[in-house]
Amino acid sequence: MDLAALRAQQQQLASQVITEDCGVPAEPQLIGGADVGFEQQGTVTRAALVLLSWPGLTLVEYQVARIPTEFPYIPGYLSFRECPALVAAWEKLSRQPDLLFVDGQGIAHPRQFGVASHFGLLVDTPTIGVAKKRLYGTSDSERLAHDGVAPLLSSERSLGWVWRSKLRCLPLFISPGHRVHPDTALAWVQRCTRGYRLPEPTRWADAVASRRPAFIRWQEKMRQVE
DNA sequence: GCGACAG
DNA sequence: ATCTTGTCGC
Repeated sequence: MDLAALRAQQQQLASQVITEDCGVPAEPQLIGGADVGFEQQGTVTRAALVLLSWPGLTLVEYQVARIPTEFPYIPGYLSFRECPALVAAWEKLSRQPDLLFVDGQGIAHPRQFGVASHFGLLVDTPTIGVAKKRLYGTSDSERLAHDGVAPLLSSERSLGWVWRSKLRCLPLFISPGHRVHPDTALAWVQRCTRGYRLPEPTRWADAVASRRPAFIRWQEKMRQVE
């Protein structure tokens, strides 16, 4: 693979990313979550897309896509590894979310083009990046300790937020993916967090992608309703 | 040259 | 990301 070419591609696509609210409804019908997991020493990529109701935030639909992994993990180039599987899962959905949470960075990226921005652009949907670790940008640790939230900054611009979503837990790194303003991104992540470190759309996407017990139980419960 | 480094 | 044992706090 040619990383220089991919870098140029990121820079070109990043210029199309919108970081103002564009089509984000005040009261969405559905909020989505997206996450990826791997199987068999990483030879298979498994992407999960979930749809949650609003404001109840209950799981109403999920779709999973499994495809061969064709790209290695390289920090800064995650979207090239994950987007193909995410698009495949997206195409299986019976309907689309009004707002989508993606596991990873949005514009908090060396070229302002993390996986949440890349996927948001591909499906032309408002997306928010919710990452568990920092990739790019700096924040004031004292302000985080004092307020529980601090801006995530680069020398050029505001990238998003570092937010301690739960006491005695490591903070989340929240940034706009596409068609969402930084303030709106933080507000929706906060509104969708219900007592756990991760917001519900991300928790469910992770549960499905990694086949957590919570998801297995949900499947069993639904099997009886059928 | 050295450290940092989403998932 | 994934694997895996023990430990800690609510």
